[in-house]
Amino acid sequence: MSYRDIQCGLVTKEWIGKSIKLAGWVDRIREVGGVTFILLRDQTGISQLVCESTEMIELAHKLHHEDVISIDGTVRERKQKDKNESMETGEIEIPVSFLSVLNSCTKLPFQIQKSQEVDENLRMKYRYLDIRNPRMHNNFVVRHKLLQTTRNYFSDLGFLEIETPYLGKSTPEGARDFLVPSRINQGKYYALTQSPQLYKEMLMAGGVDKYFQICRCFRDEDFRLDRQPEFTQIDMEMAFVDEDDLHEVIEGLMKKVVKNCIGAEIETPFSVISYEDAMRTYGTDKPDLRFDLPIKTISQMFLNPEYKAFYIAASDRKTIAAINISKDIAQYSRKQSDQLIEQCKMDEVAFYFVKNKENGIGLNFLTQEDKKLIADELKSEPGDSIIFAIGSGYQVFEALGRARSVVGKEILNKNEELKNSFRFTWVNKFPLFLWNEDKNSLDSVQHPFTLPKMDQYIKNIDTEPLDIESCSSDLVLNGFELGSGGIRIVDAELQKQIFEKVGVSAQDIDEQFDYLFNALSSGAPPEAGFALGVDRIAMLLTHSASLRDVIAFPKNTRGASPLTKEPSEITKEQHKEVFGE
RNA sequence: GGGGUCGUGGUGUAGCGGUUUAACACGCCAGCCUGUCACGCUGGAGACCGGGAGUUCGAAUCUCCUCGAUCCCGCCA
Repeated sequence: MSYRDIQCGLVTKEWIGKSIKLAGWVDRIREVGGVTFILLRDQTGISQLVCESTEMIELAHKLHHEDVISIDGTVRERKQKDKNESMETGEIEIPVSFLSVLNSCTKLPFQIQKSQEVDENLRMKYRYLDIRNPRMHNNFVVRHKLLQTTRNYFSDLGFLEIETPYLGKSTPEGARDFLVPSRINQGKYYALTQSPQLYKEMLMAGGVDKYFQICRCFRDEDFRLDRQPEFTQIDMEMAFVDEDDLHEVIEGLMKKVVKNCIGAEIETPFSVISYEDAMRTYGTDKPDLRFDLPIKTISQMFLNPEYKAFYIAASDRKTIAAINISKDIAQYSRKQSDQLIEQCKMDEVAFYFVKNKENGIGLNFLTQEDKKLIADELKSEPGDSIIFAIGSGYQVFEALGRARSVVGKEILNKNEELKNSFRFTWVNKFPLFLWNEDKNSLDSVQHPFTLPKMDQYIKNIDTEPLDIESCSSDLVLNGFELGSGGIRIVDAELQKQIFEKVGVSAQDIDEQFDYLFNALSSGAPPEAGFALGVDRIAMLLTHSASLRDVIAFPKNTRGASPLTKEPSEITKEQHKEVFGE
């Protein structure tokens, strides 16, 4: 005996007149008097059951929400006036001739239909209930399609899916490792892999031409709405290719993914912006290009000694930049502008929030001519608001970039179509290094296996290392970094030099990475690769507010699961077994 | 490590100008209703207001501490 002939969401007109069994969860019960409607739900959707006989109405009366029931009935077309156009199965209904409760639901901590509004920790504690919400189901459907599309895409292009270890080795660079003690080798530890980076380089050295993997990665850092302790990457690497080949493959993937997951078309190739332009124009290396709202550098317009503080700043190699907020987007009271500034503030950046009035920009020390010049440069109209910021380096831009994203959210909230659009962009020409004040040494901007632009490297490595760019790029979508990658170093000597430059000790270089140097100097081919965050892609495709909504069993911001209650203490015996004491 | 916000029946919120039977919506329970579709109507149960201390005649409300959640910076691809 089977429980059902078809799933609830799939009972359409073709089934009219057929006698069927259905099974699912009681979503809603409507007792109208003399007739009772039951909405029966499963993963595919909802069908309306009708109880008309006294016997069935009495049975239905005893049901609770989320009881699991099975029914028999003959599908019939609804009367014209009773059809429900907003329902997939709204043309039919199923009068119930037999009803049995397979399992009952006696207590619900929250309503399934409203689970999205419930405190997230409660949702996580009762994750199995949260997952019953169709919205969550859809998220998993989209995620499934994303993974399927990825596998098919790479497989069709001749990539091999190869798994690499999760139990790996702790290394000195990168994020903090999750450590796993080894029972057999007491006092020694595995590290859960932060990424398969080095393994895939070994695969290339092993003559694997094209590799990909959908792979879990682990990082023991602080968590955010777009960061989980374990997350999934689409990892890939190719031999004998350059950056253009790489971009083409990734663009092709994203095009298919968006198409297959949500049926939308995106334009390729994606736009490209340099790191420096992104920072100067948007104040971030992951700009949201769904809205424009550019930052303009206008230091040169204040080179007039009359302009006091602004003049001093401009002539002291500080940057004066500004962003114009059209009156059509928002008009700010004093309180609101203070709040906005508060959200943007950074150490050592000064802000001036001024209105552009009929008589010009509200910086009264400016000459009328300069007011006009600046307004023109900012494309500012009377009634608009302008935020000026003064500071050093990229800080000014970052501060204004925060203002830009706050204001941008307003724009998006007013325009649903814009909000749901997808604006991909590449960000390239990243610096190879940045200066780490705390360590008093250089750090890799991406990771230390990234190839520098060699002409710049040779010229500047000993004098201006911060001027060297790397052969790498990020893929950015709607203000989120989806992934990054580029060309790898395959010259063992160069790799050693880079390690030295970023402060990895000579001893660590020899001990931790000897296998890498051996592999590189054993005929490793030129190679490039990329890694994409599955969770973030799924989050954006489903317009979810958080990564947690596209992960079946996520952790909270403390890295804990309210459902299964890890992390947990271990027994004395377990402790003794792995630590000896 | 730092900063912001929040914590009130099962859920989501209001109350926070100090004295209330602590309110509302949804849910739950009982009843009514012959075509609902977020059904409707009537009635009922259910909260010592995260925890602790303090101020006060009197605290959900004010102060301090603490715990938890969440967002951001740091950190992290």
